[in-house]
Amino acid sequence: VPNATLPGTTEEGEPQIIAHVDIDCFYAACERLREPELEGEPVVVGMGYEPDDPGGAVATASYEAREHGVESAQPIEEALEVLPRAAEAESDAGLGDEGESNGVGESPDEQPVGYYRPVDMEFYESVAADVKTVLDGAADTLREVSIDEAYLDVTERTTWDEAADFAGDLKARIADRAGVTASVGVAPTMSAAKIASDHDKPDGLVVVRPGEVASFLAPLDVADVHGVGPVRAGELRDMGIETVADLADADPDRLADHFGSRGRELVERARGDDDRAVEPMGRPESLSRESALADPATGEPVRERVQTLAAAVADRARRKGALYRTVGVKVVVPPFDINTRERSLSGPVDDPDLVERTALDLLEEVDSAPVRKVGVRVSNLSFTDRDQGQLGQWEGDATAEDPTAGVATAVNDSAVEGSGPHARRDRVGQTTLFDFIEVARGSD
DNA sequence: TCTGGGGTCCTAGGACCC
DNA sequence: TCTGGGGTCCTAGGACCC
Repeated sequence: VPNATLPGTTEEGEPQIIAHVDIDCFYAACERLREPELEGEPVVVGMGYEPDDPGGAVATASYEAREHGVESAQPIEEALEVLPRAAEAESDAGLGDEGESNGVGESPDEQPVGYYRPVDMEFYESVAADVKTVLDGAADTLREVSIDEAYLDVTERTTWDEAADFAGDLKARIADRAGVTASVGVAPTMSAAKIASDHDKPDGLVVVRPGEVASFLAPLDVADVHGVGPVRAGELRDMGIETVADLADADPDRLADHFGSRGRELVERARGDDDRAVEPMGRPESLSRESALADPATGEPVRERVQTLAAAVADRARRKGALYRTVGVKVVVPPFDINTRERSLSGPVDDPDLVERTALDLLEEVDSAPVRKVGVRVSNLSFTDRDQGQLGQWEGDATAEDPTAGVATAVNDSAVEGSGPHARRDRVGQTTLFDFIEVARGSD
């Protein structure tokens, strides 16, 4: 059934104006904030620099580093092959010295070098907080997708004629306040705005007006569509679908055969059909911690790691005020076999010991060759408020149809094995009853 | 391409309920 | 009891995203 209206219209039929903001090379940009000398130099921010954290991969590479073949998610070792570490012990000679620049392409005979830095989330979060301040002030509704990316509903804040100025102003304010550059896409749908922000990176500014969505998308590669990764891109190509226009022309049923419900969605996105409204991120569905072992291992070292991760994930849940009803483990066996096991408990709990016991138990179930990496996860979360005046037990399941049902459930659960003693323990909550009800509604 | 850590959503079979 | 239909929850795995 053809849609008579333009994509991304509000209930009143007005096109939404959605901005997608994506900070350029966020981690690397943050490092340059503290080390301005790194401006213009290849910067690689990698995980796995701590002595106990082996291997490591590139989290963010600056554009200068990318020019030398360093890619996101690449093993640090590989990155070092194409871009050796700068000799920073004597870095006075390399940095800021007029004659001897390490700048890209300036001296082809010279071996280019990169500046490698470990991830420092705390610092990046402080920068992200500055960005958020700007975004908060610019949007009717803000959806923060990740530390460096957000959607803004700016329908009431600007017009299509002023959208480019608005976006430019937004970029300027972000640079002013946080010291980083952003790429911004403005479009009548979330999916088009996302692609638009990516279209002219870095420091991009692309506005796609309501009538232009289809023509903007048409020539792009299918891989540019959110939700098309390497696997689906390959399958689409096998089907003769290479551009977004091809995808838009495809038979939705055919794609549904291949990709399930996602297939239909992809065709809609390719056609510019996307009526999602910008909504703030909800509460997390799961929390996890995982880490790689120095060398593939079995037995006690693996169990010890699982214990550490279990404690960490339980701690994370407690700090977020989350109760969990399901505990799971993940075991990665080289080359890249991922095994997961999970077990649901009889009621939502905050119980680090139980997380550990369950995780170790599940670990036993995965009889395995030496493992490269392990993870512990809690899910089936419910968020509670420790209001001592309220029987002290707001551990009701927030997914219950009736917000009040959770309370009764929790009481009943106390009679069930595995829950009672734990469900009532030390709670640290952050949410209110009002939030609790909202969650219950939102989960429908 | 064979790599880190933290997430989301979808699928599909089985158990179980009415 | 051997045959219908509808629904939910649980679990394992997969693709994808940043």
